Amino acid sequence: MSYSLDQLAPLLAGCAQVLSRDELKTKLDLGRPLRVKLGVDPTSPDIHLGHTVGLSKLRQFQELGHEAILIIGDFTAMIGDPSGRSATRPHLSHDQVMEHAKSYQTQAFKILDPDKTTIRFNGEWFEAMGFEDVIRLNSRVTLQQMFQREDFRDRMDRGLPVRAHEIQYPIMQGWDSVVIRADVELGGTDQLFNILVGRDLQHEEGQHQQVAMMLPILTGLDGTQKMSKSLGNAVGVAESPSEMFGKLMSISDGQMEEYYRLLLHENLNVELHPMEAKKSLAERLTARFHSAAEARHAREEFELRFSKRDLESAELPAYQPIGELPHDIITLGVDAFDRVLGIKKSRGDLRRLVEGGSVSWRGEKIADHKAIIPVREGGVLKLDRRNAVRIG
RNA sequence: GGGUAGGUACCGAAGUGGCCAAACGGGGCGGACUGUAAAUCCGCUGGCAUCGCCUUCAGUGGUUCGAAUCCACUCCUGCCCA
Repeated sequence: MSYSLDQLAPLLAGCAQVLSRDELKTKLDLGRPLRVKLGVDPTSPDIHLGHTVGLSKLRQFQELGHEAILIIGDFTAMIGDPSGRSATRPHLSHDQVMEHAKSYQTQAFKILDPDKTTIRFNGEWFEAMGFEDVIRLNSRVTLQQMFQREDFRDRMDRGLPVRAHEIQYPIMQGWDSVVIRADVELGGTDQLFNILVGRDLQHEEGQHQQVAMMLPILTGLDGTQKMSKSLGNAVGVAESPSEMFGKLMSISDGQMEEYYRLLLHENLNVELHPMEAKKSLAERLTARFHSAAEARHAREEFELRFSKRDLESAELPAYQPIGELPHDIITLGVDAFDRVLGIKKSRGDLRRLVEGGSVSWRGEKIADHKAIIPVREGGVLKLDRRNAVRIG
C-alpha cells in the first residue's frame, strides 16, 4: 500500500522548507509508520503558541498513523540551543530542567495524543556517555562545518564570544536522531542547521538520513522577535482564557495573517473588519486550549471591560486590603499588585502610574499620589492599562 | 605566553575629578487618540522619602574635601601575534 498519495500533500502543507520532498515521498512509500522526531528543550516551564506549530505537525503525522517521538531535551536544555541567539545562553540546573520537563509534558499533551506519543529524555543517553565517547562523537564533525552556521559566524564577526560548549549543541541534537533512528525531524526554520547535522551523523552511522521538515517560526506579541517566554512576548498554552484572549487581541493587524496561517491553518479573511478577525482568531485559539464556552466568555468579558470600559460590571480579581495597612493609594496599589496580581511594583512605579493618570477609584481618576482610598466603601480600583481589582 | 582595545542603567552608547542617578537613541511603561491594532503627540523609565537621603558605572583596596572618571591589584571579553 502507498501512504504517499494521500499523505504527502497534507504533510507538506504549512512547511517552510523540506529536505527533501522526494525523500519524504520515498519514505512514505515504504508503507510503514515513520519515526517522526520533534525536540523541545525545557528551558522554561511553559509551552507557548510558537511550540504548537511543530506540535500540530507532529500530531498530524500521528493521526496518519506514524510514530510521534517527542524528545525532551533535559540534557541539551542545560547547554541551551544557541540557534538564533546573539548571546550565550545561561546554564540551567538539572533540577530546574526536570521541573520544567514535567509541565512541558502535560502541556504538550494539549496537542498530542498521549496514547500515541513516545517521550524520550535525551539525558537517557547523554548521561551515560563518557568523555571518550564525547571526543569520538566530536571527531565526526569539523569546525568548518560548525562555523557555517550563521549565528556563530555572525557573533564571530561582531566580536562576540562563541563558547566551545555551544557547538556541542547541534551535535547532540543530531545524535538524538541517531539514537532514535528518526525518519523525519520537525523543527523551526532556525533548526535547519541542527537537523542537517543529524543527517550527517546518521549517514556516518550507516543509517538512512532523516528528512528535515522546517516549519515557519511564529512571531511573538512584540511583532518582531520569535515567540519566546524569555523575551516576554509569548502566549502560553496553559494561560487562562482571559489572558490568552487579551494577549491575542494585542497583536498588530499586520501579524494576523501569520497567526491565521500558522495556528489556524487558513487564510485571513480580508473582507472582515480587522478587529472582528482578531476577535475571531482570539476566540478560536482560546477555545482550542480551553472550551468553546470559556472562550466565548473570555470574549464577552473582554468586550465589557476593554471595549465598553465598564469596569464596574466586569469580572475583576477581588482584593482585600489587610486591616492595618495604610489606605493611601501607593501602599494599596503596591499591595494589590503583589498579592492579587503577582506583580512586584515599587512605590516609585505606583507613583508614576498615578502621576501618569492611569489610576482610578470608582471611575474617578486619582491625581494625587497621597490620596487616601476609603476602602470600606468598596469599589473598583483601576491600576494600569490592563489591571484592576475590586475591593469589598 | 606577548601586544592591544574594552567592561557604564533592560539594550546600544556618551561621559574621563565636583554642574552625574549619570547625555542621547532603542526598548519598556503610562496618558491622549483608538479596535488592548497601526501611526502620531505628551509624560515617565534605580530605591525610599515633603526641597532630601540611600544604593549604582566589572570587583577589591587606595589617593582626594570630593571618583563612573586618578592609582594598584583582581576578574571577564574582543582583536592581533605566538
